[in-house]
Amino acid sequence: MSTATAAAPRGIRDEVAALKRERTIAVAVDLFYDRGYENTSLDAVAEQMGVTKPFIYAHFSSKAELLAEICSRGIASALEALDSVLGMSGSPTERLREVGLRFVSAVLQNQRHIAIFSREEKNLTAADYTRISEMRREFDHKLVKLLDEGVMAGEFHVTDTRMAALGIGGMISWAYVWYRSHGRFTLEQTADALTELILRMVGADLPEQAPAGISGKSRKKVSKP
Amino acid sequence: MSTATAAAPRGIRDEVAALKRERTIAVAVDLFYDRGYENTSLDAVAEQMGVTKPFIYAHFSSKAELLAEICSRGIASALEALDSVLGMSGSPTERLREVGLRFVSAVLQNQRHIAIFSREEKNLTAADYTRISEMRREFDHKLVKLLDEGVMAGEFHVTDTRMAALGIGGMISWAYVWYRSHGRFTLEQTADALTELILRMVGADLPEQAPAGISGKSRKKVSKP
DNA sequence: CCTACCGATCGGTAGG
DNA sequence: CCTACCGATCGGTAGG
Repeated sequence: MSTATAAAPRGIRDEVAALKRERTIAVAVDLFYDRGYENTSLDAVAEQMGVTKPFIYAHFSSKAELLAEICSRGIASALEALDSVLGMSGSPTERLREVGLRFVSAVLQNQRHIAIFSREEKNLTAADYTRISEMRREFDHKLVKLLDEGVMAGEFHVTDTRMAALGIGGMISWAYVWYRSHGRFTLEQTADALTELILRMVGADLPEQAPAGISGKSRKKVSKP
Repeated sequence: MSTATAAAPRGIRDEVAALKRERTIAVAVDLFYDRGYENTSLDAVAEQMGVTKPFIYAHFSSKAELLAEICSRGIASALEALDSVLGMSGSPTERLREVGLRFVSAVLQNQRHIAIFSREEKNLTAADYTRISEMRREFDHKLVKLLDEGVMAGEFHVTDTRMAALGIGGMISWAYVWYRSHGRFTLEQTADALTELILRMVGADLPEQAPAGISGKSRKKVSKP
């Protein structure tokens, strides 16, 4: 379920330890998401796993470390989605479309992690908060750079690319608030629809939606390296 | 500072009580925003005001009621911004522009209230949560309706107005995360820029930004009732 | 990694 | 509306 970002464990001992960590995180994600971080005791997390609190402390130094791991994964998934596209070839429009699709997917697949980070940032240690916020800033900077490329290439028309990046990031991030996996939109429909809104926001050519009189460029598929 | 939504007090006694409530709320907003709801004791709120805890309990039945009042005001301000425009005359484009400007202003002026609601919803009582969520739903419904009007009038071009409303709502709501009153954008610049993004998202004609070949409609000022 | 516990915090209230 | 307090919760750990 969760995206493991830790280095691959070497022996059986490490594998077991990693498994226990993963399982603890998975249970904590559910409980923190449903009840909130402060309303969830580590006793409750342990009980849900059929163990006791010292089991958790064998793998995490504190409750705040568990929270930091969850928050990190949420942001990391979005950053990885962005990074995975930036190395591709393709026009800025094509790459921004791909970023939209993957970014939305990352947010929706890690909905609970993202929600927990948004809600619980005040419960992170100062060091963890700084580190994770840095990832958020990195995301914004890279997105601004892509938008700048599009403007340079004459494909995007935006007054301020920093503002547009904040707008895009916000629109997509906010999806954690309202998206329901069994709701009226599937993940794919949501990704497609929000991506269309992103492209339109930056004034990219949208052949399928353009009013008569604008000639859209031909739409090449992004080549993946 | 805060927008009073309570009925006007009649006598001096009620006025004093209202003042104490307002002052308590103002202090709580600051502390809840900076440290988080659960990390802020009512002793701390009282201390900040130079009183003791029973002072607060004389005006609020519980800590959760104080939280509910703060959250309500955040959402109410956004809803009022929307409602204030819906009664106006003017084209859907003109009204959506006005909604954008006022909605952004409401979010930024109530940044801390909105942040607190976003973060602390798990600490609201079930009844308060339901009531406040209802306001959020009402906001979405009314925005969808405005977008539908625009589509009907041929001014907006969106595939799904519900999705577009969620996108707009998210983009603007998220501004509470990144906006800084002494940052690189003033409130007015932010409102103008985000409103431009909204209009572009729905495919409204934007004379000042339109590529050659599209003829923008003449831009009439919205008349206020 | 379990049992058992400590120490601190804090929402809420009795009594005046 | 203050002083003083209670009762419950819970993060973290000692000891085995």
